[in-house]
Amino acid sequence: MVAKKQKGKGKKVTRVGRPNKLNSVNVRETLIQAGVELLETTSLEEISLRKVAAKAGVSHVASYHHFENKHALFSAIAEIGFQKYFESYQIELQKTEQDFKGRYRALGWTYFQFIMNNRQFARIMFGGMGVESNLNPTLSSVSRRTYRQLHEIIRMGQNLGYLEKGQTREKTLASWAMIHGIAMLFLEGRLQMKNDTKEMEKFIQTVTEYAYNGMKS
Amino acid sequence: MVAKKQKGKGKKVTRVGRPNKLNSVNVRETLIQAGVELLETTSLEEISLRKVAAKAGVSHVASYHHFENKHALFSAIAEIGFQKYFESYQIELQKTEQDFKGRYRALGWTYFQFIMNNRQFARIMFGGMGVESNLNPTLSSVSRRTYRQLHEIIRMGQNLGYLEKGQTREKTLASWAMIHGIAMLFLEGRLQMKNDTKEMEKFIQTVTEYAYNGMKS
DNA sequence: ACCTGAACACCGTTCAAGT
DNA sequence: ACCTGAACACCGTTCAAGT
Repeated sequence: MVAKKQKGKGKKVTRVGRPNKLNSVNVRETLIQAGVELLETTSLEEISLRKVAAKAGVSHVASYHHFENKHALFSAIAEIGFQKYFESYQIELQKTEQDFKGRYRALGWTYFQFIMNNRQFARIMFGGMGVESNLNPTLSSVSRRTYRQLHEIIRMGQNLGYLEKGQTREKTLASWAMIHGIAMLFLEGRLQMKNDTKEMEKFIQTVTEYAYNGMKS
Repeated sequence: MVAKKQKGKGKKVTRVGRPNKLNSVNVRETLIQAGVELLETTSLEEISLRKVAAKAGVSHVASYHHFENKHALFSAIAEIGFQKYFESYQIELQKTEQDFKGRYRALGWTYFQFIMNNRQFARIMFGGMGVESNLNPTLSSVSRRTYRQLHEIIRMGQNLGYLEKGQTREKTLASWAMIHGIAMLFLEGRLQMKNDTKEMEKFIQTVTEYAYNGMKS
């Protein structure tokens, strides 16, 4: 159903990546890329190591030469998602005022928007598979990076007198959790909302305001 | 590996429920109960319809006479989790002052504590399987009940002058999301914390305070 | 070193047969 | 009406064999 068939006919169907001379680095990245593309059309539940391999044009066993198991392969796919997210934050930052409130709001809005616009990615990134992500060193470093980004902004706000001093960790977590929680509730389908970007932005802005008000000095 | 074997020997091994005369209602509930028990010892990833059926002492096909598919069975298991949660909230309410702040804090703390103390349940309840829960009428009614409980408290706070009037929905979601988000981040292993109940309670209290402060009048 | 087909032990779901 | 074994089309993982 996916691809496969047709061994050496020149018509490679939906194979991903360069057509020939796949060295091993190539295969690893072709697998990841195939996973990323498959994720766009297939729900996380339906995706499988075998389908990714088929899309990549290699035997499914080949995956085990580059990844320890299915989780490792899927984590690598999720990692691409985190890269995309960090990039989108950088882009959003360009468009925003560089003061504390601008950056604080930009981070929350980017976080939320990315999850809404990349639901499949979000599902693979945020433990949809029961992955305890602290078991994966890369993912946990990515979590720390997210944490540190926000932590830095909070600290900036404290230094500039916008936020009350002290309890920086608590304030960081509270801010992160609020946005994360809203995104997760939407993602799980527990909340409905008009799919209107303007309205969503306003909503996130309101909520961000609550958090900011609750922590200001 | 699980149970099964031994047809009519009187030694029913690990079968769940009453030993004989299973009518169909019985089988349905035996399956759910078996799922609940299995959840205590098996990760959500490893659990399967077949294992639940084996634990219940019926053929795995029997499940299809009572549930449309695997999701329906698992949703029924998740529902038990929600019942347990609502009960624990009632119990917590007894121990708490009935004023606004007491109820507001009790709800958040119960929500968080339940998830921490019932991680397997939480995983099956909160979309661990990629279940878009709005597709399941019972689950979505449970979501609405959670929402309404909090909504009522917020409204009470507004009427008593603790919270600013207006934007009740936004305030409800912000409060819910913050606690939910923290619990999810812990559940996914993205945050570490000493497994110290007192410390956790203090942390939740601090965060609840931020939310409260941000929305107060 | 890397890839492969075959095999293994599992899945969820369907079907035809039993009572 | 309800339960069953057999069968089907899938899984993830391992193994022995190929280059």
